[in-house]
Formats: sequence, structure tokens, C-alpha cells
Amino acid sequence: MESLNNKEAREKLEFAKDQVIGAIAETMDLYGVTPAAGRLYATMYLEDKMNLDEMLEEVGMTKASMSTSVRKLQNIGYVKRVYTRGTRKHTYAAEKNFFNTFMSFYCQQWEREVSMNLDAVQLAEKELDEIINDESVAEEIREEAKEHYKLLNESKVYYRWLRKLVASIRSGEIFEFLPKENEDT
Amino acid sequence: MESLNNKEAREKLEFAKDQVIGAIAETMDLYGVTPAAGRLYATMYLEDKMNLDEMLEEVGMTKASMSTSVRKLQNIGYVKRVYTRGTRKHTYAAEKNFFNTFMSFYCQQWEREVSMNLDAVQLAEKELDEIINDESVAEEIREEAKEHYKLLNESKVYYRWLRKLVASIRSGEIFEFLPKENEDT
DNA sequence: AAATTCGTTAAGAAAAAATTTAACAAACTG
DNA sequence: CAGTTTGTTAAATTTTTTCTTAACGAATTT
Repeated sequence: MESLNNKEAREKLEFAKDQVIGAIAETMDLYGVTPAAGRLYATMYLEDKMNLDEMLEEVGMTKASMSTSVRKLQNIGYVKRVYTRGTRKHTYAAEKNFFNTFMSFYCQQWEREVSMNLDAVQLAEKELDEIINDESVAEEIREEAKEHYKLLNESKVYYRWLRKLVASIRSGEIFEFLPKENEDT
Repeated sequence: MESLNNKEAREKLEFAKDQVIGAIAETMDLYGVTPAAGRLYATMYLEDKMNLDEMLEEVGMTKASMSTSVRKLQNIGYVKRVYTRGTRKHTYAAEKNFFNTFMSFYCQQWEREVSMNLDAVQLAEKELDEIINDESVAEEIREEAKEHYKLLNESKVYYRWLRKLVASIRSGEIFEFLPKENEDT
């Protein structure tokens, strides 16, 4: 293999980084994270820690954009503020363990789904119950109410399961069933 | 409790349905499904099966919108075409088992993530390797390459785990560890 | 205390996405 | 085979989202 000069090596290195940054940003995009936040996280993933000025330098967007993006990333647990003495600038570091980003992203999402839907189901079932138990209501309507009640009730099995999944991810229990390593292949 | 006349009962029933439809549509919206597709699926969830004309009637959008939405829903496994003889119209039925929608939605998403990112990592590692093994390159650059290599290599543990998660969901194995029912509470 | 640095927020501009209108093509009907 | 019905696709419009510019306020420095 040809030996590289430093300029070539640096280019190769940047190419490699861009490859990874592109893939991560695209994935996040797919998951509903805004492009700026996706690019920012992907960039930070390959850096130790960054302040806002370094971010806009590296990502090539405005400071306002970096400011809002970094907050979004904090909210989904992808980035944490780190306190460095000696500078007034806020510095942040990316969470680089994908098991942790997976956990905070999906657990947050799923918990929201569960509570939102269970609330609606609860309310709907109460209404349906009143129809079902009122014998003065036309049979046809009561029959439909019963069917919907049955379907909604079945859905609760799923929501409870999802809640258990969240719990087992948060506690780490899931890794007893599905261990992290599988080095071969 | 007051006894209901049929009009009131029907209203109550519609209210209950709207409650559930709203929650499901909002959830799907959150997951990157377009509003039209979300509302459509939520509507179909409470119906046996529907053709395009019934959809636009019920959802209140255009036929073109229903046509594209129903295809999106098919692609993510939320809706299946059902063949009914006697009519030229295409009829579709919603997948009502949320375990199944969960499975097709996330497995598809995760598989895409894994293959996209592993490809990028593979490529990047090859480049980094060339830098690392070239002793003529400046130590500083090689050192950075080594760090990135290490990080990328670590990320593969996560992608392999995600792939195993997909497999265990697809096979149903996961339900041995996390059973579906938990009736009490 | 005036001037500067730093980060956030609000308003406006630009870009992207979703939906509708309209043109089309395929399959059926009379 | 002319005329419908049905579903899809392309172009145009509307709506929504994202990003930037610019104004602001708090903290710091001189």
C-alpha cells in the first residue's frame, strides 16, 4: 500500500468522519430530529466536548440554531452540559454510548405514548360502559359499543407490555435476556 | 344514572371513538407518520374494513390523499388489502393488534438504522486502519484515528444488539422474557 | 458605569412537507 | 367500442417546519 503524506492522511481522516457523521445524522433525521440537531449530535459524537462557538464553526450554522439544537439534544438525552472552569462559555458533551441514547430516546417516547393512549382508552371505556349498561338504548348501538370496548380493552395488554419493556430497559434487566455482546459472526 | 335516548347514546359513542382516534393519530404523528395517514389508521382501527370512498367520507380528505396514505400504511404494516368479491373497489383492513404494528414499525426502522450505520462504520474503519498502520503519518493524526476507531468499534456492539432485539421480536422470543399479560394492577 | 461577551428568544425568511386539484390510465359496463 | 368508474400520479397550492437575522438581557470585563 502507498504511504500517505500528512495532508492525504488528514483528508482520509475527515472523509472517514464525514461518512459516520452522515449516517448518524440521516438516522436521526429519520427519527424526527431536525437536520441541524442531527448534524450537531453526529459532529459532537466524534469530539470530546464543544462550546457553542466551536459548534457553529464545525457545523456551519448560526449560533441561534446551535443554541436551540443543543437544547433539543439535551431534552432527548443525547447531550449533557459539562462544567469547565476557566471559561464563561457553555460546553457540552455528546452521550457516546448508544445504549444510553437508545434508552432515553425510546423510553421517553414510549412512556408518552402509553400515558396518552391509556388516558384516552380509560375515558372512552367509561363512556362505552354507560351505553352498554343502559338497556333503553337500541341494541344495534349497544352492540357496537361492546365491540369497541372489547378492542380497547385488548389494547391495554399492549400498553402494559410496552410499559414493562420500558422498565426492563431502564433497569438494565433486558440485557440479561439479550446480552450486549455477541463478538463472533 | 340517567337513561339515554338513542341520539345521546350515538353521540356518546362518537365521542368515545373520537377520543381514541385523536390519541392514536397524535401518537403516530409523533412517530413521523403524516397527519392524514395517522388519522386514517386511527379511523380504520375502529372499523372492520373500508374502501377508498368510505375513507374519504369518514376522514374528510381527498381520494388522492387517501390513496397515498393507505399505501404508506401498507408499507409500515399497519394496513392490509383484503379481497372482497362482488366489488371493484379496493378494500383495506387495519392491523388491530398493536404487537404486530409495533413489530413491523420498529423492526423495519431499526434494521434500516443498523445496516445504514454499519455500512458507514465499516467504510470508515477501513480508512482509519490505513492511517493507523502507516508509520510515516504524523503521530497526532494517527492518534486521533485510533481514538475514532475505538469509538466506532464500540458502537458495533450496539448495532449487533439492536439486530438481536429485532430478531427476538420477530421470532416472538422476547415474549418469553417479557410476557404479554400482566392482568392485575 | 460603559463596553463587551455570551446565550436566548421573537420575528421574519427560506425550505420542506403535506394536501388538493387536475390530468391520466386501467378496468369494467352497457 | 364509447362511456363510467376506480385508483394513481404529477403539478400546484397550502401549510408547516426549520433556520436566520436581529433584538434583547444577563453576566463579565475594563
